[in-house]
Amino acid sequence: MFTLSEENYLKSIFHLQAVSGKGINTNSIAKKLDTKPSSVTDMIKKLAEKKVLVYKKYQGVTLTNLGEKAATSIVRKHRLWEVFLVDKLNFSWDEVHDVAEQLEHIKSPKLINELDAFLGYPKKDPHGDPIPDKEGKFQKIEKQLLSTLEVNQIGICVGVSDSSSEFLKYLDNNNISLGKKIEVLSKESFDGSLTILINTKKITISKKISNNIYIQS
Amino acid sequence: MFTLSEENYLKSIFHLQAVSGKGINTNSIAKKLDTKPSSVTDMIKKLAEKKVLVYKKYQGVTLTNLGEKAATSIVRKHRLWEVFLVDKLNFSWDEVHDVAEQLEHIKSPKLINELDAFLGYPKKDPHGDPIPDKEGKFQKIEKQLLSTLEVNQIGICVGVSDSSSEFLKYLDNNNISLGKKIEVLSKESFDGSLTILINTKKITISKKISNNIYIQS
DNA sequence: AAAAATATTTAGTCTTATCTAAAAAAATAT
DNA sequence: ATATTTTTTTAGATAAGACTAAATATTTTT
Repeated sequence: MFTLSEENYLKSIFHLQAVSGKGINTNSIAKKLDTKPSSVTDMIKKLAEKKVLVYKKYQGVTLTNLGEKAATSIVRKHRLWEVFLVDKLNFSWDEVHDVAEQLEHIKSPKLINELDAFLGYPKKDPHGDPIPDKEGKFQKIEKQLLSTLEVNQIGICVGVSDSSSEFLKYLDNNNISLGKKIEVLSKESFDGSLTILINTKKITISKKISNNIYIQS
Repeated sequence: MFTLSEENYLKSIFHLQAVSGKGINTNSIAKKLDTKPSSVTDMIKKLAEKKVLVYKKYQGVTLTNLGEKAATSIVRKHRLWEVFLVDKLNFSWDEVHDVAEQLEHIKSPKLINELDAFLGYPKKDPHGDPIPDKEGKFQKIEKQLLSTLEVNQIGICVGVSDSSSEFLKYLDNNNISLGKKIEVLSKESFDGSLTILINTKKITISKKISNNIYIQS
């Protein structure tokens, strides 16, 4: 079993690994967890002893199979709780994160499997991210950034890369949510901003926004 | 806000106070929390500084209004989660306690109030204990121990005083649960054991058992 | 390839919550 | 009323997890 702090490190390293692919360095972990590099060094030594990751001085870390399994289980819990909050308790998608961060650490295999069943074995969380099954398996959803679409192409919103409450509120205000059809009407080559059609309405969004919305085309 | 450990102390003191009425001494808190008296002394000093209880050396502690409010909120969360686990996730009443002990520490006012609504504002948890409302108010359910009933008297099972998994399993095996009608057929004066009628079946239970079942007559 | 900048680790400190052992106070028994 | 027992508190230690500051590695720049 892992402590709350250990679980948070595992999860962060798992997410960093999913993006970058290779060995994860001390500084990026520190930034992700909002802590100091020296604290990270201490903790990864401890986690290396527990065989959940491989650590060589000055070379960053890589999760072992054991570590990936542990991290996946935390992600599964986080995302199932998010579905619960949105589907059953009237949370909006920008309110779920902080609470799910707490709930993901509850220890009870029965709890999480029953919750999964109760929710009807959902495949995606409210941000469009896939939920690992009991065995830790989940499909990568092939998705691309909205910013990569060309003029006149159409996509379905399937996720976001930034889950900050601020960004999600922006999306809500503009009626952008999972499953919505988005058509690119024009693209400004100077700053990369897009004019898109959504809900029969034309809006213009900055490159920064289109870089944080995933679509499937 | 309180740490996990502080919350556990508050809850334990609250429960001890509910039974004994008066000032709670160091040893009883230590026993309840399965810790050492010296640790209790440390913690109650800290809690006294936070104004949730009054502490005078060698004289035990009493919760302040603030402390009672905090404790009640934890009890509310614990009991609502128990209802959730039993009503929605197919837990049996002997499985809920450990998980609820974890869930009661999740911090989110919205979460607990939405959960309350989702469950239909239940008044009692699966062991028959009352659930405080948003304002912390709850009625004491007038109840008496089954062992105090006389021969030929009838009562309805409304709660248990021992929530150990062992005891609850015993009750399950004998088909004793909340709301069941129990009639005392005879009482053995030598050891206090009772022969009772439940579900049209006659069974004999020891004094130890009848001392842990609450009934309303 | 040396100098400068950046990243990482070590060493030592702090806080929280716990413990043991010993001292002090209170309660109980003689 | 004194002695004994029990309860409570103090003092000092420990472990987890974080921090600061200083020391090393590594990378990048020139």
